[in-house]
Amino acid sequence: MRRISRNGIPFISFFAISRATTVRVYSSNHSNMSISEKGKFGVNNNFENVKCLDDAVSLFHQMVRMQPLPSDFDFSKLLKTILTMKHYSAVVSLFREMQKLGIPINDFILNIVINSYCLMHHVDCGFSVLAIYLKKGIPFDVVTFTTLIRGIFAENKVKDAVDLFKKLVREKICEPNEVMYGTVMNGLSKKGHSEKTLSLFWLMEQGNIKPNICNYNIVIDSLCKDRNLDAAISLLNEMNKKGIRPNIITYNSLIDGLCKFGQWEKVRILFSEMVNHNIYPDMHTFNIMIDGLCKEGKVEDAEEVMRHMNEKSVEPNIFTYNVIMDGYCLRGQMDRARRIFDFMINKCIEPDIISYTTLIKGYCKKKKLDEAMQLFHEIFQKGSKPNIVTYNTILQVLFEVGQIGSAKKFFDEMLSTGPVPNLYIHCTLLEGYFKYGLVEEAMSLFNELERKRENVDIEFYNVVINGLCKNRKLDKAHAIFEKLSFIGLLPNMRTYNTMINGLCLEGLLDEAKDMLRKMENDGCLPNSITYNVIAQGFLRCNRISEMTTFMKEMAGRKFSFDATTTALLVNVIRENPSVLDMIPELHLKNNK
DNA sequence: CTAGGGTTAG
Repeated sequence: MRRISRNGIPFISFFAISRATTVRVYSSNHSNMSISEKGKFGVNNNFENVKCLDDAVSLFHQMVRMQPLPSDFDFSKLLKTILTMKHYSAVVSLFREMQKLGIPINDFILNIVINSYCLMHHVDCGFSVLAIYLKKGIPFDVVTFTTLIRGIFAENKVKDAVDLFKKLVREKICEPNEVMYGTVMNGLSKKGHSEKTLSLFWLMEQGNIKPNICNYNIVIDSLCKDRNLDAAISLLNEMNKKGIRPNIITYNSLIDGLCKFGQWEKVRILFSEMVNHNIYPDMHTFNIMIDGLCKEGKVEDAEEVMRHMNEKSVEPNIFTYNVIMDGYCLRGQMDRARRIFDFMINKCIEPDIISYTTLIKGYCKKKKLDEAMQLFHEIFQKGSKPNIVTYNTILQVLFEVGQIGSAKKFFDEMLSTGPVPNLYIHCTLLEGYFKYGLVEEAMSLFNELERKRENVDIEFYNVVINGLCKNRKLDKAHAIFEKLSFIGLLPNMRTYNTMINGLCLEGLLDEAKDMLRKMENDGCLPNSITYNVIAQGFLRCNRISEMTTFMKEMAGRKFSFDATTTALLVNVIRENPSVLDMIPELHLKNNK
């Protein structure tokens, strides 16, 4: 440590010293190392040696034994390394050890600990760390709260996350910055609340904190996922005008949106535009385009793009092959899919669990359960293991073909030997039970999951609400709907549409219309499905004159009857032709 | 060159 003061450098990281010490041990003639030599053994070089958790833990134990103790700076850097390696519980236990040993801690370390808890989906434990800030007199900051908000979103508690954000702003507990806005926007967007994402973006624009490239990328991606491509492109133009240069992520999001909605001409334009801006397509870009082509059934074109990648010296990766395989599976060309499968093996790319799951999904789609199960067993033979998606794929098809017994057996098998069940698996089970009228089994599973405080989200509740409505248990469905805000969940479009459909099925049209107003008030703009569901309700109840009034509102919103509503209307007219006279608009259309 | 955010597969 004397060395530090001699160099006149007030602070040298522990790691620089520890490496220098090591060198001295191995060759005594290096005892008078120069500053430049020491520089070679700086922090980064030392961190290259920490390859796994064991390395990190033994370094930690070396550190705690040192005299004098390395700084809190060094400890935070080590904990961050362990966090990056995704050993979250190790971060927590090493932190506890530090506390026990009375090692000084700082705000950085506490934020890393909170993030570890959040990434383990234990945001409640993250909140309990706040007590340590108070005890040590360390002030909370925007990073602390941003991390917690992200943790709340990770547990799907959208309402809780938004409420905390609002509270922080309203009570001026902390001034949100770009990252905090970005975190809330992204959380909202990923849980399907693109309207709210956009309004937060506008709110940000009006305030003091101006959106940066990340904020633009989040809202552009959100708009693209919500098929609002024109708005996304106009934001691209707007950011260009404001001097915020779009990057490869911006273009990838836009290209993904355009591909998914088949706007290939615009993809071409954007592609040349990005190259003009000296932003070049990367592997993501090509995979996004290949995926888009495959989903549209243009697998041959996708393969052409893959060959083009090679020319641009972007090597196709396993993702590329998996996506093309999925393309053939979607077209039901299982033999071609198997070609691709063998082709990638020839290219020395070992199929992964996603490759297998993709093929299994392809066979399930064609109801070829024998082939699917054969591949399922092959996974074990190859020394690999099916993941939760693989199990979910097979479970879905067993319910689909009505093999309820096999489905239950398969699920039990998974419980004993497979991965830990997740939300998707539980949704599949509940959907399956409800589909076959097994309401009691569904509800006992639902109650068990609620009791165990299992991680749930709004889509999970949508399945339950929908199942109850379809099984004519509207009261129970409504009670659960009312409960959502207490669980910290925000109803989304599907939730409202499901409830409205449930009300219509019971002939409660006025209540359905009330719910329509409620969703508007809650900032969830009704879509075409909402209006069609209500229109179908009126038709089923033969309340034609009310329907015509409703149709006017619907037309004002630029929504029209979809195929289901039209078919229902045709049936009603067939049974009672006088209905036709009550709908003048329709008459005009038919005459044309 | 210590902590928090953005793009592809159910």
